[in-house]
Amino acid sequence: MPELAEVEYYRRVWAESLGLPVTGVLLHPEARVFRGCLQPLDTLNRLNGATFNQALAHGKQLLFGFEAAGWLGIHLGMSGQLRCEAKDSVQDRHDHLILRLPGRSLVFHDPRMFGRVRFDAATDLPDWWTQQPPDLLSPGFTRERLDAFLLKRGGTPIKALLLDQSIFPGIGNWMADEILWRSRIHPATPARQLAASAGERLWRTTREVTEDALRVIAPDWGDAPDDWLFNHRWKDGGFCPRPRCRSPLSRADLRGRTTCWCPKCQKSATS
DNA sequence: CCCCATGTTCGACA
DNA sequence: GTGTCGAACATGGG
Repeated sequence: MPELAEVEYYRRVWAESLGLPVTGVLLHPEARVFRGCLQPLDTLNRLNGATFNQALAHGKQLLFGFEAAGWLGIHLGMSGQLRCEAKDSVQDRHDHLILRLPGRSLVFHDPRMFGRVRFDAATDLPDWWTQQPPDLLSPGFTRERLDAFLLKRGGTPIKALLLDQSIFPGIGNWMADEILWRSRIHPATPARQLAASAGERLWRTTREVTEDALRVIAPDWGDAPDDWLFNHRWKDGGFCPRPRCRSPLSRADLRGRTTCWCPKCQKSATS
């Protein structure tokens, strides 16, 4: 489920418990979500007694800090959720990690297990965290950076590039379609075509959609307004929400992901 | 039974 | 080496 705004929502769910000590750690050590995390069972026990003192999000990545014990990195994959449950909540089959804190439990739940948990027993921020690409709303996400990327990957459809986390951290399938719809760019347009004509529009709209998504979804998982593509893109028979358009929307598989667009508003490419 | 799912990674190929 | 693309991962819901 989660793209950057949903990830930020989940960050806030756990952040409500900042300042509290960990009193217990439960996990399913055999779960696939621990792939790449060395010795999870042993090292995660360091969290016992440590104060939960940091809750960070960057794109789709989450990082939670525990004073003097280390850092817990979480990626939610396709179906991951962070929950705050009762202090004695029973561990479900898909609750791969549970932190007991005074009066509550923080739960990482992920049925499909495309998500991932890792633990770094260090004081400094982990390298994989500090080396992430610039946030979409930060000064580092520049037109120059975007244009260079569009040219380097010039043969790839722009829809596929918007899902590339090395330059668009936090963008996922629905945000990519929303950005292209708003900027009137056809999802199959080869990137090199945009660098010349629509780079500025794409750059600006990317940041607008990011701001809007965070404003609407992050505080309490609010519903998207009906004038976004979001509410019309999932089901068959949807119509373009643009006031003077209202054309039937198209949907097709593009590079393995369902893509929705308005054939009347988004015409920058054939097909 | 079928098909679909807001993600990432790996290997094949040109 | 580089860029591109399909398949695989695992589970649940309609």
